[in-house]
Formats: sequence, structure tokens, C-alpha cells
Amino acid sequence: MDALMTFDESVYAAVRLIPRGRVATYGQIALLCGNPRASRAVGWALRRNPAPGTEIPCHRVVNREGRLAPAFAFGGPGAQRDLLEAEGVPFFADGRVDLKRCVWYGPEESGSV
DNA sequence: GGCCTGACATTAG
DNA sequence: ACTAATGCCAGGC
Repeated sequence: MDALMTFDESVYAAVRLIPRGRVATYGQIALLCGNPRASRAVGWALRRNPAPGTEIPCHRVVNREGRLAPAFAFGGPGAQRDLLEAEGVPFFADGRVDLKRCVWYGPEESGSV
């Protein structure tokens, strides 16, 4: 799949598929991209974030710990938390999201098992 | 072409 | 449980 779609493009597509009130980990995005080890490249793509809070809800992308990445990319720390909370994403007092409750199971989740 | 960097993940101690 | 080091991929110079 490296014909016309670059890795970052695939990342944007995957992140774009994340439903509201749900979060995905870099590893998942990387997996959807075809490279389960490209979690870093995913961060790279998001870091470029062409459309933050618009088409690429990077705030829904968290790391393995359920911790949010540098939220400053959204306008300020806490802003991301507010966004996720507004979407129905439970947060811990530590400032982490409850992955057990809002982890995204992938595009398959949209259809049926 | 090679080297370095980066919003992660994983394994080992 | 925590910290440290390594591996992975893509982009930038």
C-alpha cells in the first residue's frame, strides 16, 4: 500500500476513522497502517498534523499508557482533556484516559464482530 | 547516500 | 513496580 498513499496519509486515515468517545493508541494506528512497529512513524505523522481538531483528531490518539501526547498541539494543556471528556471519554485523576473503557477496537468495531 | 531526530512500543534487568 | 536500553519506521538535512 505504498502506491499513492504515504505512511502519514494512512495514519491520518486511521485516526480519522476513530469514532467519537473513543481513543486509539499509536500502536493501533501503526497496525492499521500495516506496520505494528511504526508507532513512532505514526507520532511523526501526527506531529505534522495537517488538520488538528478538524479531520485529524490527534487528541483521540494516546500512547500505550492511555496518556495523552503533547496536547499543546491543540491550543493548550487540558484542552485535549476537555475535548475527550466532552466526547464521553473517562479520565483518571492522573490525567490519563481509561483505555479499558474507551479503547478503540478498530474499524471492525463499526460493523459487526 | 548517510546520519540524526521524534507526539512510541517492547523486553530485560 | 520502575528504570534503562533497544528496535521500529518515516522525515529532514
